[in-house]
Amino acid sequence: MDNLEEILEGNGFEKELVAEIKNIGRSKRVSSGGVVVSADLGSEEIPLVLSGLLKLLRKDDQGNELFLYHLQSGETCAMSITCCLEGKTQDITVVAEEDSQLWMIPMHTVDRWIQRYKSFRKFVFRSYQERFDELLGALDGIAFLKMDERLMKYLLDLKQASGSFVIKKTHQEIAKELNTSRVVVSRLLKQLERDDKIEQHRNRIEIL
Amino acid sequence: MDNLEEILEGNGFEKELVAEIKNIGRSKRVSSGGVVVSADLGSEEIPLVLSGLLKLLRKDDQGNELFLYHLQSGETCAMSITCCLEGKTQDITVVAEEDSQLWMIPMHTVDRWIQRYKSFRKFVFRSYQERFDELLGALDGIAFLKMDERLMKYLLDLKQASGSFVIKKTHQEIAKELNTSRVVVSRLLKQLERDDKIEQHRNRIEIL
DNA sequence: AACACAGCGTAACTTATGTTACGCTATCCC
DNA sequence: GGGATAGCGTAACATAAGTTACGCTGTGTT
Repeated sequence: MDNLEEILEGNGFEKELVAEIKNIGRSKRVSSGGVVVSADLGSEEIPLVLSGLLKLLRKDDQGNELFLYHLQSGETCAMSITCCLEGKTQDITVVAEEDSQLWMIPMHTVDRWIQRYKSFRKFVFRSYQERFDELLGALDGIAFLKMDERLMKYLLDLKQASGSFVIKKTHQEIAKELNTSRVVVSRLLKQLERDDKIEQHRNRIEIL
Repeated sequence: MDNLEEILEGNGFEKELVAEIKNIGRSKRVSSGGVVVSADLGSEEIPLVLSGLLKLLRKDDQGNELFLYHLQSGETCAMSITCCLEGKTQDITVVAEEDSQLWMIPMHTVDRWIQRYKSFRKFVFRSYQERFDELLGALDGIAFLKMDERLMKYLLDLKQASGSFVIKKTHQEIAKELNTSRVVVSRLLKQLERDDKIEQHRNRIEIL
C-alpha cells in the first residue's frame, strides 16, 4: 500500500486530490485467479492497481472467453468508469493474473474530481486512450494474425506484463484465453519450440 | 445544419453551452466515400454527426482493413477526443458511408466544457461508453462468429444504420471491410440467398 | 507399489476459409 | 455493333484451424 502515494503523485495529482483519494478509497487484496469485477454486477468502485497484475477477459453467452489485455501497476480500468457513470454493464471480467494489491475508489466522487482537478481529467482521458489502444491491439491480433502469431504475441505480452521469461500456465488455460482448443495450442507451441522461440517444461513455458 | 440545435438540446446541453458550440464550431460536408479523419494526422477537431452516416475502419500496416462500427446522427467519435487530448494517433480511419453533414468542434475548448458543464461530461462519457460497446461488439464478431454469421451481422448493421433494406455495395467492397476475399463473400452471400435471407442484384443486396 | 489423474504429444480426420482460375453477363465507351 | 471492363458464379485446390482419439509420463494419493 506504500506505493499508493507514489502512484498518485506520479500521475501529477495535486496534494489535495492525493489526500482525498487516500481518504475515500479502500485497500483490497486479490489473490491470483481471483475475480475483481464480475461482468454483470455494476460495481460502484473503480480499481486502481497498486501492485500485481490484472487481466481483462471478454466473455460471450456461450461460455466462450477471450483475453483482451493486462492492467499493470498504476493503471485503472477505464471501462469501469463509463460503466459506473452510465450504469450500464459490459460482459467483461477482470481477474487477477498474479496476487495483486488494489485501491478501490468509489465512483460517486469521480465526477467531482473530474470537474475540479485538471490532473484527474488528464488521468481519466489518458486511461481511456490507453484502453482504446489496448483494445485495438487485441482486435488486430484476432483480425489480422494467424493463430501461431497470436500465440506468440500472447506469450510476449505475458512476459512483458509479468516481467518474467517464465510463464506458468497449462496449454488448456492458454487455449481458453485465446478461444481455441488445447490441441491447437499444443501443436503450435511445439512448433515454436522447434523454432527455438520457447522452451517447454511441465506447467511452464520459458521464452527465449 | 438545422438539426444542430435539436441534437445539442437533445443531449440536455445548457443554453449557454449550446450557444458556445454553435459559435465555435464549423460546418463540414463530406460526400459518400470521403475521408473525414485520416489515421495519422492528429486532427484538432472532433466531428459531431448532424446527418448522414460515417464508418470507422481499422487499418494495419499491411494494407489490411476492417470495419468497426458506424457513427450516426447525434454521435461523435470518442477516440478523436482522447486522440486530441493526449496527442497520440491511432490507425483509425473515418469514412463517410453516405453524404454527411458534420459539425466540427475544436478540441481546445473541450477541456473547459468538461470542467464547466455537467451535461457535457455526461455526453463525453456516454460517447465513450457507446464506443466501447461498439468496439466490443466488433470484437465479438471477429472472435466468436464464423464468416457467414459475421457477414449477416454486417448486413444487418448496415440496414439498421442506413435505415434501408437495400445495400449498394459490391462483393469486393464487403470483402475488404470484413478483411476476407471476394470469392468467400460471393460464396456466403449465395448461400444466404438460398436461405432466403437476402436477395441479390447487380451492385445491390436486398435484406429480407 | 498400485492407482488415478492432469498435462502433454501426436495422428487422423473434418470443416472453415483462403486462393487461383475461368467463364458468363451487364454496362460503358467508342 | 464491337471491344473493354467490372461484377459475379463456380469449381478445384491449398491451408489453417477445430475435433476426436489415444498413448505416454510425471505427480500425487492411498
